[in-house]
Amino acid sequence: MSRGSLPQFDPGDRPAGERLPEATVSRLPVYLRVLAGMAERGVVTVSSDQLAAGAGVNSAKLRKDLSHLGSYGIRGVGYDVDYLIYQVSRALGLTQDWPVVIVGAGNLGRALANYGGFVTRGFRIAALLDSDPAIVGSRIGRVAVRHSDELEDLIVRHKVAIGVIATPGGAAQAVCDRLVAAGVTSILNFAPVVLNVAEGVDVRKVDLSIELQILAFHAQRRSAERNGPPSEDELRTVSEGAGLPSVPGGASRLSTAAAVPSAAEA
Amino acid sequence: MSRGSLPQFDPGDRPAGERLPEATVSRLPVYLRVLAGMAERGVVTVSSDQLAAGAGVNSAKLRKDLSHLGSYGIRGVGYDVDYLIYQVSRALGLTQDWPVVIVGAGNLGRALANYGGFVTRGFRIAALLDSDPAIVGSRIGRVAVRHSDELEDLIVRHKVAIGVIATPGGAAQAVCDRLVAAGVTSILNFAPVVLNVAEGVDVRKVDLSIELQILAFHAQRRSAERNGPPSEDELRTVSEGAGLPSVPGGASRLSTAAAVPSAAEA
DNA sequence: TAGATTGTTAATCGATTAACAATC
DNA sequence: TAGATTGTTAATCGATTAACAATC
Repeated sequence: MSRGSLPQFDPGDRPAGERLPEATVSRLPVYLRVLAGMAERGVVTVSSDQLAAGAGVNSAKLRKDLSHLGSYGIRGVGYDVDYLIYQVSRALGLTQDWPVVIVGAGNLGRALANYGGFVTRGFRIAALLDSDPAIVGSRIGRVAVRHSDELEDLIVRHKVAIGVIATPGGAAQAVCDRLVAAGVTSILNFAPVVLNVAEGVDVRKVDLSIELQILAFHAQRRSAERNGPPSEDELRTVSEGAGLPSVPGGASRLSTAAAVPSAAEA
Repeated sequence: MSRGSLPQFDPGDRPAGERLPEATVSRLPVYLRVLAGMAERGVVTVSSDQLAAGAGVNSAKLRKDLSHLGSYGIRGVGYDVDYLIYQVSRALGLTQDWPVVIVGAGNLGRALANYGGFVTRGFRIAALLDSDPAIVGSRIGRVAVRHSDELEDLIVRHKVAIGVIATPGGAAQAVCDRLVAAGVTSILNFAPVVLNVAEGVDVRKVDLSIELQILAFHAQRRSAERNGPPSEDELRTVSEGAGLPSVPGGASRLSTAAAVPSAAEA
């Protein structure tokens, strides 16, 4: 790297060929969001401490994350907000436009199509699809609902690489298969099922029910800590009162289903 | 643990006081979902290999995860589906009912209120709130929209421990503060902002935009790998053609904003 | 220069996974 | 018993973080 006069642009700043750790990739969008807010408020320079506080992470972690992109800070000063926005965007691949298809124009699909954050970051809804003839042709915001028969054609014509599945669980795998067959390699799945895909296809899952269950676990742990661990007596009372299932093979095996919370999908 | 005849219920099976690893907690709901599907199809027993395949994880990881709950499998046989459903539910705190408030009855809030997965797993919508008088009083599925003025009262009366924020970004922090002040300690945030909360409050974030950006990163990396690393010439052409920002302090600093993808929130 | 802040080191922690003894 | 499968061990990998030299 040259000293003295700084180069206009030095690709060598970025560690060549080094891959970003997954944990870093998942935090970069958060940094980007905080940086965007700062840029809007006219902030020119930000220190790792400030940016880390805004993103809710440790400043050492933030510096480590950014160091994977290259050396874009200035010692004793901090980071230039605009420049860092650009570098983070570039690292994430957001300097290009990403056409996206959304499959499913139910409540969720409509919410997604109306979501402004979509367009603001290089994503563009190429199509919103549904199989219900009653809503095909209607408009959700700026987007017209197309029939899902057109899926393959639209993907090819618009060079869509990212698909969003917002269908009921039962339809998700079939939709996924069609997306992949048509050339989509990145899928965001809102349906409450585990999708099977071939090697090389990237699936991310957003699942309200799973998030709530994780929250419930922590809430339960906190309340257990507040009340202290249950005594032997409490455990016995609870296990009898609630009709806990026996271990497998025990006499009451078949009668336990009712005591188990229904875990059927909707 | 007793040998020979198995006890009806042995709390000692669960490693006492041992905390579940976070990574395990986040996978348990997935196992639960797969197990529920199997139970519905009448499957009685499942091996770690089968369950792992259904959940899309390594079977060693699955067994390790389950081992944190206790010894609920049978060597040479597998796991009893119903019994495992019960044990996983119990570990997650799903044997009790969790009343939830949803704040924001826009597109997303309505989608959430209509989401069937809510009720099927011990979660119950205690209230759906909005500040818009035009929709207060209307019904979304089975739930009536209440005015957000009632937030504190409803939380206390229904002993709500979990809050879901589905408001625009601008309102999210204020809503969060009110939820926490009223006693909510677990928050699921759909608004595209980083929430500031006191120690002891658990916030999880669901963010479409962030998920898409992570997908874009991988999509970009795959396409870069397909095309091979860019040559020196390509790098130079791209950097000039796209009008890359200079490093901070360079001559074109002020003119670079337009080249940077707009990252403003919607 | 003195003060501030980055980028990196190295220690530590937690998660993953193959392998296999235990045991049904 | 023989075959199957769990639960655990231990090696490995990746992520986190405090500390600090480099340097603006």
